[in-house]
Amino acid sequence: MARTGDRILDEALAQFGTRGYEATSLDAIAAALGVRKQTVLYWYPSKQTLLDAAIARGAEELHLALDAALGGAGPGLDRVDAVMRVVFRFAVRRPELLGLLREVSRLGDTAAVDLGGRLQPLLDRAASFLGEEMEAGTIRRGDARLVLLLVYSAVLGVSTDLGAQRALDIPAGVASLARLRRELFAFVRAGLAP
Amino acid sequence: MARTGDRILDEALAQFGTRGYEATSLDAIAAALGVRKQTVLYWYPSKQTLLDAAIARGAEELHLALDAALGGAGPGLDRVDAVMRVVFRFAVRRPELLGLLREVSRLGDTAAVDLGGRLQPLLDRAASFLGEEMEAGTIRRGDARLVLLLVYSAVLGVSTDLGAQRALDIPAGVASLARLRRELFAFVRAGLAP
DNA sequence: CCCGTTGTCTACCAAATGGTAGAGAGACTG
DNA sequence: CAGTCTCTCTACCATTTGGTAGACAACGGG
Repeated sequence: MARTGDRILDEALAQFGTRGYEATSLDAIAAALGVRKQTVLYWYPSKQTLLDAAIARGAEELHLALDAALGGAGPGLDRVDAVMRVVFRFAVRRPELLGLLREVSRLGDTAAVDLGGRLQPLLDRAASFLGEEMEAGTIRRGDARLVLLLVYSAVLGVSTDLGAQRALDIPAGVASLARLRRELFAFVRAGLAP
Repeated sequence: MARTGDRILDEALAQFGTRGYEATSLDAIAAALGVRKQTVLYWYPSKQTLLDAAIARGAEELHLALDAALGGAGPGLDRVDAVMRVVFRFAVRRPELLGLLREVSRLGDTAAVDLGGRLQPLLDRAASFLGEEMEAGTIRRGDARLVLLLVYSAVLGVSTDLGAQRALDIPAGVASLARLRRELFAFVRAGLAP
């Protein structure tokens, strides 16, 4: 696939992730690249196909990063930290990707199933990791899957819900972001502690 | 305003909150009520007007419930529990309302400003409450606004992100919901504890 | 030099969308 | 009873959207 196809995919990922799927038109994607809509339809024969491809790409990127974080770091809460660090970096550098994640879960149709399928093994691993740590006493006991859902929600929410941050008068600078990160880590650590 | 106007508002709130603003057409809202699109446009002269009204209604409903919870309950973490209980009840009984909240923050335009303005005093109260409790030593010290953002994200995320729950194989029954609630309460309590 | 492939474009199209104009039914009021 | 006001409807309309058909240029291989 030549470079145009990739550029289209990037742009689609960005716009689907920020403005939403329905709110993004093929014309808008094409225009952003200085290209005609029919060129987009040449590479991706329908809008749905383009969405699927964007999801696949986003899932792969997330999977790679999270996989490395899950495998590389040490035991116990350190590994939780490592995962959160990764997600937080995504939130800062590629917010549209996390936005797409949320968008997909909102669309709820086949797209979500697809994404779920791709991230499933990762989630299983994370859940069983939590379970083991609970056994070992490193983490407060509870339902591992539910705890995972909680941590996921907290991290994703903080990362994507800019509207709430505006409403709370939280400034949008690097320093503020660093404080938010520290606060998030402390909160999750405390929430998981035995 | 006669009954039709209210029915339209309810339906709009529901559809905007679940399917999203752009994905919802005036025709769809009208059809769901067995009415013509022009009747919708009679009560609300434009789609944007309808969105504004839906947001105002949702904000009022949330405000009433949260205001009561903030005022009524006891001190310390009990009050946090009370607020979470309210939000959780919304998540179960009126999920579309929380969905609208999230949708608005995604739209990000004037709508968000409007909603932010309406809920601002409530957020201020919540933040200053957290601050006082930190002073009193009931809650772990930290930036009250950031902590509020965290709790908000965790609760809203759990309440709305059904896609993630599906991906995690979390069943969708009353019993499972109750367990999720318990887990959420324990998580937040532990996350806030000194 | 010709021919198939690849990639982008112009020219359309049917359907859906938000919105306007105005008719008509019913009810309330002078 | 006449007139006005309220509400819902039919009839349109301009624009946008996702998608199809096919022309046209570049190019590589026989």
